[in-house]
Amino acid sequence: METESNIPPPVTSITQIGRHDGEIVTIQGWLYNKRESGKLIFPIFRDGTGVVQGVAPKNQVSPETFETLKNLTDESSVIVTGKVRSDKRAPGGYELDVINVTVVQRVPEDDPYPISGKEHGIDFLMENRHLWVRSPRQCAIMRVRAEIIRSIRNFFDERGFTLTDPPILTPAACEGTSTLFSVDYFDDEAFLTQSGQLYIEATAMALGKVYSFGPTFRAEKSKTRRHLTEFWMVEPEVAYARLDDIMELAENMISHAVQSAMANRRTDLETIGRDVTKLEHIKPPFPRITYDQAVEILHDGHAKGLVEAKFEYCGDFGSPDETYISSQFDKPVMVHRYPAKVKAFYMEPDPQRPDLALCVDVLAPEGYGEIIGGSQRIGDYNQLVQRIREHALPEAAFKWYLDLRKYGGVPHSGFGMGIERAVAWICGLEHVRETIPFARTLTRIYP
RNA sequence: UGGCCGGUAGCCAAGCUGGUAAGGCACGUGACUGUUAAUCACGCUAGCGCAGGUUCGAAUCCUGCCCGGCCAGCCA
Repeated sequence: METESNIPPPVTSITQIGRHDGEIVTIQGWLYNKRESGKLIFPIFRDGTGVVQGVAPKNQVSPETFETLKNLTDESSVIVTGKVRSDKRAPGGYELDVINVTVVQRVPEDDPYPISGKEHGIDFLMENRHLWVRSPRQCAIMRVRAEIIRSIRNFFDERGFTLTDPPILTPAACEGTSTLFSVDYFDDEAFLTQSGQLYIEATAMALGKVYSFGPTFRAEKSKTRRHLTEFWMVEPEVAYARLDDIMELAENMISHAVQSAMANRRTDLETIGRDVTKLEHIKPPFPRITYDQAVEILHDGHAKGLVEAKFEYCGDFGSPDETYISSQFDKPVMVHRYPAKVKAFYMEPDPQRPDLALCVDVLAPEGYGEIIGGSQRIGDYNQLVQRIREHALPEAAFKWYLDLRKYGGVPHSGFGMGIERAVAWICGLEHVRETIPFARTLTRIYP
């Protein structure tokens, strides 16, 4: 069957197909799946924006088209022309009466597409991640991630922040705590960054309000559902801001991201199976508790038998501790003023209680753990020198960082949010490895 | 790095008090003009992570190693 004119039918995307009801359109995509019933074939096409079922009755399509469809294998790439028809039997509301199919590349039947609709273990799926990303759930997650990133960048751009990109290759450890990946840098040793924070403190002194958005690397040998060796962080840094200012910034940023995901990617969240009622109320203000209050919560939990180990004051929280604390709230909870000795060297001490740091961790609900760590930074040159010595850090490597306190130092604060943990929480995923197209973990660097 | 669990066809998986490898999915062929995880029939595919040991005989027992998962520590 030929189309009526020489003008080729317009290419449309499957999400837009409803705008072409009754019209002949072209879809560029892949065969997602196929069902046959004798002289009737139902090819299901996907194009990256959605899925639509085609209908091809033998007596209504050309013999060539019918044969092509009958022999078509899953995930073969195809260009399909057909007439859009609304149909209440279709999940998306529309079907495509197939007129013509052009096979771009046919998947051979003796080596079929390995990922079927069900029953795959995680190892197999990760080994085939380059193909797994095509599945509807993975596509939905990638779209939600993109929306979260877009909304966060938008959030800062609209508030007068300037994006400043810190280096990824660095000469020394930023914080001196995590294990870093080392690389050969023209016969010198260099490291992959674990945080852009120290560098954006410098750009904050230039531009006032800045943020960075980029990859970071940790060579820690942790293999849990919350860890990747390569992950993305968004880090704002604000000159003249105090701890309270960035706590407010953090809750506004998180709310903005959650609300944007719900407003713009709701169907994707539903595809993923997220219970969005748990996200609807994620709006400021978030509960704020001190470290001391968090410890009380843990001691209560221990007394009730809900927390196994009795928490030792002055320690940092373990993963089960964070889960219990966050379980007491239905929004992210901001825990501030930890003992200085369990925190990073650059954190400003609380003037009221110098043993505490002016810092904040944001713990996500539903056991997703820490998604944000932030603090007010030490402003005084001599105090920072002292801290660097106490932490046995190489002083010379921090000369430039100390300069920031020598040449017009000001109070300033910032935080970092791990994108994958935030996406895992917002999507309600079991593991962060699904939040990024190609997760790098302790045990996997292929594909 | 430690504790626990696991590696059987392309995938999922039973078998693991030793006796000679279920079943399902996928794929192929045939039937079916409304299928939605379609259905029905037939067919194809493994010698059980690797190495060694015990035994008449090992997927099953023993030793060592490799790989993966979960949890913990550490962190975002």
